[in-house]
Amino acid sequence: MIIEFKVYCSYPQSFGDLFPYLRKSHYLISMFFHFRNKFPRLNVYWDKYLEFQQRLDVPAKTILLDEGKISQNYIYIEKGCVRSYFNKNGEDKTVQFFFEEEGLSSLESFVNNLPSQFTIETIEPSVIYLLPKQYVAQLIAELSNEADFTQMILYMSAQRQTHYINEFVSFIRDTPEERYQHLLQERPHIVQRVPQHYIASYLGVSTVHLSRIKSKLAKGKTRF
Amino acid sequence: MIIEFKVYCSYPQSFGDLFPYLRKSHYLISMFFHFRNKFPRLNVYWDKYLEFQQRLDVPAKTILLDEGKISQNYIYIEKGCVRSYFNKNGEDKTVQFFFEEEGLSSLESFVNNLPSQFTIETIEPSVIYLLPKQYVAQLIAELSNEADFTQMILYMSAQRQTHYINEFVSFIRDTPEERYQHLLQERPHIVQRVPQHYIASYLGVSTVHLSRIKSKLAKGKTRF
DNA sequence: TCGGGACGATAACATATGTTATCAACTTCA
DNA sequence: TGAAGTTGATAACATATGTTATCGTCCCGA
Repeated sequence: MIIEFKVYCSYPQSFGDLFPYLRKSHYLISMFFHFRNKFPRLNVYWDKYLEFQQRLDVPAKTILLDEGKISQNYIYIEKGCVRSYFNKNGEDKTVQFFFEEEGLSSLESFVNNLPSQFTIETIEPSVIYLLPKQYVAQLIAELSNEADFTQMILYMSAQRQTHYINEFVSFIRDTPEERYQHLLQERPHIVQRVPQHYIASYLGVSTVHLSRIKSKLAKGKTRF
Repeated sequence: MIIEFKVYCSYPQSFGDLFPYLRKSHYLISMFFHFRNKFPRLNVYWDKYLEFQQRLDVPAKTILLDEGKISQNYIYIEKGCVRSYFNKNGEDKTVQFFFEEEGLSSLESFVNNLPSQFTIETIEPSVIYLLPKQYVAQLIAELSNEADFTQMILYMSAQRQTHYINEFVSFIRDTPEERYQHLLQERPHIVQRVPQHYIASYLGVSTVHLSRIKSKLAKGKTRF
């Protein structure tokens, strides 16, 4: 088993060639960082690789990765927030938001050297760390010696899969108004920190309609 | 690493208690079956456990698992097709379709002994195999001795995660008409075999509107 | 500090989609 | 074979949502 992962130690140009079974499991790498605070043991590795990371102190609306380009770095957010989006018919469609202590990359692009489907851009002025690909490979090789390695992977991938299933089911089940209310209840920090027009496209509605939804909910509340 | 998985050999009543890191990775079990044809090596195990399986020859609209009840069996489809759905305000909302040589369970329910969020029901007359929980646990324990075990898990979970991300993004990006056309192009067998009103709720529209979409597309085609 | 851009509310109108009802074709089953 | 259920098309109307335009506020950089 461990031998399988030792292969990753050779610091490849293209990760894809080294993941014979994993060409599509791009999200794997993301998860170590994304959940690192849930597995404090990982912090040792994080600290060790700190010297290889580039620290960026960037303003809002800084593009960290352009749609169509190939991801070269893993991105970790120390301060601020970030969104991923794509362009459809000249219009931004926001897919996801990321905040402090979360990590991300355009994962298929990162692992397989493919053009990214998404643009990654800061929303607020942010402090970002970039870890180049080859060090990520090295980190994974080291992590594979951790006894809990496989269980961590499973736990993390399960978390993410549950998340995406719920997002998907919500579109079948709920009206835009209901989706907005769920967002308010379950992830209020998004509504508080993210400009409304990004939230609109994330909910799948126009900015005008989200404004209407808010207005309607406000009227409901002021009844007594 | 392998020691971690040996734990699973004790044939528990509740899987949840035995997956300390995996309470939410219910989908794990599903994947062995779902992708078994992509990993022919698994067929040995499948055959070995055949004697513990219950064969059902059932008509259409047979409920295999009721929303709100706890899943006791892994479900494998030899012939026919099946959908999973939930009820919202008295109305069925179809989430997913399954066909020959695919396996499923209401996964959170199955692993953690929780009430299922979804009902599972045959669409066509079908031949179904049910494998009770305790044998699934046993099977997983055996599989953990396979060298490719971890890589299989990763490959499979990546497949499923990619699928759900694409479903989710499609709702942000595409109109119902575009989603129907994608279905026609990418999974035409669904459109061919599944009654239209199930497809409508899967696409997130009313039956009437799906009918309109089809009619509009038909008119477009007959132009010359 | 001034001016432009980003953000958000709102109105008016257009289009998309839902709801209800009706009808026809086709199954299924007693 | 006949009756009842299932499936799907269509019409008429209601509601939801998109589009375009206008306005006001706020923020930030020259």
